[in-house]
Amino acid sequence: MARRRQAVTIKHVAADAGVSLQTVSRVINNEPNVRPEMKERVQEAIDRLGYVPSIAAQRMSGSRSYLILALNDRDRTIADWRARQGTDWVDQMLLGGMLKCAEHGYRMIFELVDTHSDHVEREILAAIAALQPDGIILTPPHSDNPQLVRFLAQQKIPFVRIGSQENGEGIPISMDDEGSARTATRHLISLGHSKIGFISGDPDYALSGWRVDGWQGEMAAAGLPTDGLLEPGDFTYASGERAARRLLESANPPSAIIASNDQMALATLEVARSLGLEVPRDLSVISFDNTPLVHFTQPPLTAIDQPIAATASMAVELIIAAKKGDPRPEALTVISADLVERGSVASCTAGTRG
Amino acid sequence: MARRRQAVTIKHVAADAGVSLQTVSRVINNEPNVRPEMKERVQEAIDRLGYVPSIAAQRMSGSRSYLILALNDRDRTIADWRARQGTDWVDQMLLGGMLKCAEHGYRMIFELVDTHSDHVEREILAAIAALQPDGIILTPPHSDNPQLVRFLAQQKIPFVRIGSQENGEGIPISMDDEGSARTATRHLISLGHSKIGFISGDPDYALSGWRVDGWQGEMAAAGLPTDGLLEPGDFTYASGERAARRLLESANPPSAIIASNDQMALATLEVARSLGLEVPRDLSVISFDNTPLVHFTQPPLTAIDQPIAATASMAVELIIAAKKGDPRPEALTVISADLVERGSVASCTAGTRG
DNA sequence: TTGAAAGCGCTAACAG
DNA sequence: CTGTTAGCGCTTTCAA
Repeated sequence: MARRRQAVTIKHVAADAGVSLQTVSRVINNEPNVRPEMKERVQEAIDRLGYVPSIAAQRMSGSRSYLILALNDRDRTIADWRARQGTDWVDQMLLGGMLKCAEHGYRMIFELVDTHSDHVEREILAAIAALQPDGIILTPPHSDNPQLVRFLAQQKIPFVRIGSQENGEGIPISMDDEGSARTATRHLISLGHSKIGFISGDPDYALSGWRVDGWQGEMAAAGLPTDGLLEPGDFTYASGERAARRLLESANPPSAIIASNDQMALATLEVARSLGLEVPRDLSVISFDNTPLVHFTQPPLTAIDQPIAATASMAVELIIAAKKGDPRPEALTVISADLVERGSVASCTAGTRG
Repeated sequence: MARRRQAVTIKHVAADAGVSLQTVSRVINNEPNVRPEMKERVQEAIDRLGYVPSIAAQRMSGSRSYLILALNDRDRTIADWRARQGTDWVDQMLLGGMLKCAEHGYRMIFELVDTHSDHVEREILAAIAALQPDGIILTPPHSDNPQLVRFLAQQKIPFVRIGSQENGEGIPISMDDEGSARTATRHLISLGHSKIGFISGDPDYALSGWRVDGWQGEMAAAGLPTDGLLEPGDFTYASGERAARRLLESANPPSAIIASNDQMALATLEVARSLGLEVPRDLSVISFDNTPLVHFTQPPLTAIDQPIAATASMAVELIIAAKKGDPRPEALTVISADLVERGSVASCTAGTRG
């Protein structure tokens, strides 16, 4: 292949406008100390020639690459893609992150990384060296991988940790998992439910714990017991099935179950059906995440929406702000989540069962 | 922000190995004319220092950017993302394209473009100027946008047109839409169906026509009429609903319907239910694409799988090959698609219906 | 407020 | 086979 050169470079613009390269550079980067008339003249030349700066060249000399790296867990992401069950985490990240990047002239690059591997650092170092990104977005479970977080801090690249509350390096953003769990629990309590079961998520994800905390906190606040109502899961359908079965086959089964993600809620629906329970008449179910499948279940699932797009968008904003030298937010950034009501919740008709 | 320099550059490696920059460069790029022992010595230094070339610098001097641009339709993609119905086209593109890129040290960058806009060229030129990608992947409906295709050809960048059969510039890859439609039709005919309705897709997409062709061809081959059995759709649920209703409420309704995508098949299922028809007993349905929702319908949909991941993977390979100077494939590259049997098809029990 | 010079990290072209 | 030289397009000094 022929050596491809930039069609129109800063030189062409400078020549066309009759100014120096620097002046053009200043206009591109919106720097001060350019007379309005100069600026206008240059801008005209830029438009006329259709000039767009090469990010490679910008990166070579300057401090910005206009690239933001989004790191996701390799195994889980690939497994989700292959399963074709509609998990849309990546899509929502793109929706929020990519579009926000575009607004600012940045691009988002996706990268998959093994969080458990002992050479995480090498993998990431390679990506950093190759791309020289202006910032990095960490998603769960990377966000809480201490090795990784420590390593990134050393690299002095701004990074956001999505789904993280821990103090320490990097900018944490949380999707208010605890608050959402409280919302879901309160919703059920207000409908008369008092035995509310909870299926937790993968303990690798810090947010799993926060969701449990929210449920427990709200139950406690209402003076309701939680003994025997918490079952561990790991976000898989199979784990949800096991957990739901234990909950529903116990001597004192709950009238409502909150599942920490949609797959486990789907499993709960299935177990309920197999036990002859009708949802929501005999059992109310609330799920977390609000992924596509909630539309297709029988009945459609009432769910806590996980505001991934809004969070990714905010992550990009925080990185760009950090890059500009703005101070990082004093407080934890929390993106609130809504409860989306569908058909899987009803009032508790106490005494109807067992 | 401080000016960030590469931590370890080719210079460090050269010094460490006691050779010239050029030799290191040759080793990195796997070029000939390096003695094995030299190569080994350099490789050791690279490993020891954890050196990774900066793609920005590689792009600046060389002819490669190690970036491949994947262009998708802006409106439809964003609409799909927002709808959160589980359309996983983008995910499958990433699964196939991104992973294949990674194998070769390339990265894939996603970009959304308005195909109908009159400044498509400007948008794309901007992306090309900024990124200097080594290749571009066009997806429908961009693949058949003549303005765009002509423009890209002028840029002398290798580009693949997914879902395209037309001759002309660029490397076309087809997912065998006509063949798949034939497969689906043949499957139904073999089960005794003779009145097989077809709901076509958005005419903006060339593949819509090929799917119709396949159905018509196979029907003709079997000596079956198609009058009144073709209804136009545009890939939306609403259009599928209209089309299914017309088909099923006609005086001489089909015993089977092939819908050109899953959304329209879903609509068909709904219309059938509203008409008191049971699927598959009273009506067989085959859908196209095999997106996530096929798992969740009642019954699960038998569908033609659209091999997006395999196609994206192949697209990347073809671009990298073209970049290396390999001749482009003489024949059209066709990725074959499979029929995935689920629960929406049964033998035709002729005469069962009115 | 503007311009000239230097160099980012790497490869192409050529010389040895 | 290996090394030297000259940039790629841009921003950062620094000087005017």
